Amino acid sequence: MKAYPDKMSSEQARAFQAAVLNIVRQIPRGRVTTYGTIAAWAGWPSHSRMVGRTLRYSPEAQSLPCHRVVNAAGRTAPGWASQRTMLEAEGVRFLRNGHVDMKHFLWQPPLCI
DNA sequence: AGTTTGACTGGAG
DNA sequence: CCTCCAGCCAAAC
Repeated sequence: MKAYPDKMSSEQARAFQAAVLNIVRQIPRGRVTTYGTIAAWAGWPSHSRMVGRTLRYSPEAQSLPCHRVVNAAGRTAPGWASQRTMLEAEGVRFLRNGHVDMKHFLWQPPLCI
């Protein structure tokens, strides 16, 4: 019995990345979710940074609505100015501090599939 | 094999 | 509200 998760094998990493992409695919238009939420749903709660890497570097991510992923504070990705424009175009509103209004637009995947 | 690098996070100041 | 920091962890050096 393992008290805590082992480090990811390369096979687990592939599965994780596939899971991340599938979750991103399900984010509804006009809503956002966070890196940490996606990591947890993919089964590796401490791997939020890997979610970011997957979306940034995985070729498949390009055809997904990855602009709907923001950090836990509602901040958009560094160096991706058009992310905010794309979100606003589908109705997501931002607060005066430049963060997404998470209270109204955060989406959480369903508990049971 | 050791170090650095992030599309991260939560907490402290 | 902001910046800084420690902890995080696979990947790239």
